Amino acid sequence: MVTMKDVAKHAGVSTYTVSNVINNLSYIKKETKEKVLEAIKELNYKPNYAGQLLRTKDNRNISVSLPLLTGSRTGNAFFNQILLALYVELNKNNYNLVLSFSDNNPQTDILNFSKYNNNMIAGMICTFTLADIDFLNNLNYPIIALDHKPEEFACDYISTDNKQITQQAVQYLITSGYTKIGYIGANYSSEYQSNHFERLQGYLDALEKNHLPQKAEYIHSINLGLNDDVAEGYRAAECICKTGVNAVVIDNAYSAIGFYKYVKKAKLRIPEDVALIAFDDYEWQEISDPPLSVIRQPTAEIGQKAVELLLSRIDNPDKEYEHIILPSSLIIRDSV
Amino acid sequence: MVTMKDVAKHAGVSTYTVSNVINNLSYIKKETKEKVLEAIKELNYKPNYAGQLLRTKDNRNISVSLPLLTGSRTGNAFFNQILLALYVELNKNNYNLVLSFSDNNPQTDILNFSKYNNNMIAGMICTFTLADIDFLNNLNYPIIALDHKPEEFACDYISTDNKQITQQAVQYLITSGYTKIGYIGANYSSEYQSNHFERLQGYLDALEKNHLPQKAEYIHSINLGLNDDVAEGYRAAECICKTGVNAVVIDNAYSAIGFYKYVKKAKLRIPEDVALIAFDDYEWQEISDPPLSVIRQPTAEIGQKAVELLLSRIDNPDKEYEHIILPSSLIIRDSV
DNA sequence: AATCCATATATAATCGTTTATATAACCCTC
DNA sequence: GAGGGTTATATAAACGATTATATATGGATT
Repeated sequence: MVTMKDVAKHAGVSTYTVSNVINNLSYIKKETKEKVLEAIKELNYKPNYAGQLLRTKDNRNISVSLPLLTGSRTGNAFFNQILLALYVELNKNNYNLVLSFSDNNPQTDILNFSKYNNNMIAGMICTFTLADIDFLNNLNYPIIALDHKPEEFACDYISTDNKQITQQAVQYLITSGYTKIGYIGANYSSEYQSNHFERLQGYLDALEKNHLPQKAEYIHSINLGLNDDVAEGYRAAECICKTGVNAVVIDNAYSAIGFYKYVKKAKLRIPEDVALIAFDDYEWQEISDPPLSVIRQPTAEIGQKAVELLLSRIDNPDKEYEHIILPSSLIIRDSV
Repeated sequence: MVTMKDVAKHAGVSTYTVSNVINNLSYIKKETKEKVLEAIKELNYKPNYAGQLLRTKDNRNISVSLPLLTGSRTGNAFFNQILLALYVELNKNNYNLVLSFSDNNPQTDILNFSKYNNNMIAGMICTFTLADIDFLNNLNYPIIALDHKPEEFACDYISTDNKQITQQAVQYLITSGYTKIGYIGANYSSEYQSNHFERLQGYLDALEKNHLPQKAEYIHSINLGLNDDVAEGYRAAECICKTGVNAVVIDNAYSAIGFYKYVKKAKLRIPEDVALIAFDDYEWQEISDPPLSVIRQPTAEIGQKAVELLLSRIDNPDKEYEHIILPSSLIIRDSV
């Protein structure tokens, strides 16, 4: 390995000079500079990251931990969009993105958190599912929670208006004349997923506000993000369609694919027999049969704000925690 | 910051002892070990990554650079699947995944390559588009090329049987009675994308083998992965459907979405008016109208083998370059 | 009791940078 | 030609770990 010392010797100067040439610091005589640059080229010198980091402590690694491929063979595009936004914003600020996959299993989170608990990263952005406060408080980097609100652990978080937009979607169905409205959502016994819990609340609130009965059989909970969300959607459709619902809100677009598959098999029609609105917005929804109505969350903004939160936290570790809630929007197509 | 020295002092031992306790090396007396562990806990000591890396040189960072979100607002699920496979395999081998996004722009590649050219990573896996050999040869980490074969730069690469599977798809169409077969594919003037070039060759070969004429107007090239692949597919459909083709192979599933959109607008029927086979295999294709026939590439295996290639290259830098070609498969649904 | 050996720990060098401090060389001024 | 101020560079001390080498201790052997 070629070191700065080698470059210095080859150029007949000290490492001080080499370092200053590389980092463009103090004024170095033009000819000295040229000698150094030539030595660097000749020896194909590359700086040593570990040496630099040890000395400067300028850590520019951020870990991102997302459930990017849970529940679907081809990945969760919602989180892919967020990942892009995170990357763009981190890159803009000269940070590297160290990626981890989470899978809604707290054990995995423990491994992911521990893996980087050695001053390798300057902070983490994640959708965490873990509630062990002692463990979390012993980590030596700041954490930004994304997509849902961690109940007990104090940290910055960014999320969307899950409750309100679900209420709005149900209200749209009611206004359109549907009265027997079902809901298919993640098993909210999982205390780590406040977003899914809030969606259910939005559904219930809308019914209540419109004096519609809340029927237990109209609500079907699925194991979201654990096995196969499409298959879960199929099974859920099978159950819920037999209860006589004429409209359904689904917490997740992959399960909506399963719903479509069941509907096709059962020779039901969307929206004539059952109307449908799902969370998250992808291109294929325009060519599904019929095109699917969805709730779009502002993924680009989520990613951007998450990075902003983290960088400002790194900059000022003791400032008060921030909670950002971004608005989603309802996109109506032919499934309603 | 709490250092090993602090721990040593607090426990009344030397850093040698602390280091050995942490790394479970030489035998340390039980009580000494306990003292050290307690000091670590009490001071909440975390090892310093830079110090460790500088001393041990055991670099466990691998950079992955993929066009994860090019050409589609919601991401390219093909590469997401590969990303998962890469992560799983890297994780299994105790490597961290440092992520970069490429975008089919050589300038972006130069930035991505340079960013890590400071001994921060032990190697890179990427779908590169760059042909500057001098630049590439000056990087100080090994590169595994994924998805296509770099023409001039000598390195390991892994890809799929693009030519053969495309030929097979066209053969299927011919055998099914289609004779006027079109092809929509990436603008293969881009010399960096051998995979797209090979697909076109497979298409042409199949025609030739069956003594069918190769008509220029049956071939439509699109700017894949640069702007909006769906919109490109729509425009391509518009053109190619007017030439009288009765079947089309599309080099990419997102453009197939655009194709469907055009077909719907033009009130054409698939497959009665035009049959369709596209590359890459996603869940939504089962509920598109009609379900889409596709070519499935073995993404999990691609990712796994890519990591294998890289780790064995790191292990043995001077071994001969390997080229792996994996077989794809044809999945026939109702669009044919 | 001297020697040897094994065990348990300490000392100090090292990894490759950056940077505080020192110094050498030059020019200016009186 | 001594003192003072620049300018350009060198020296050496960090940063926080690992580890080759040294040393102290205690028991076994002679």
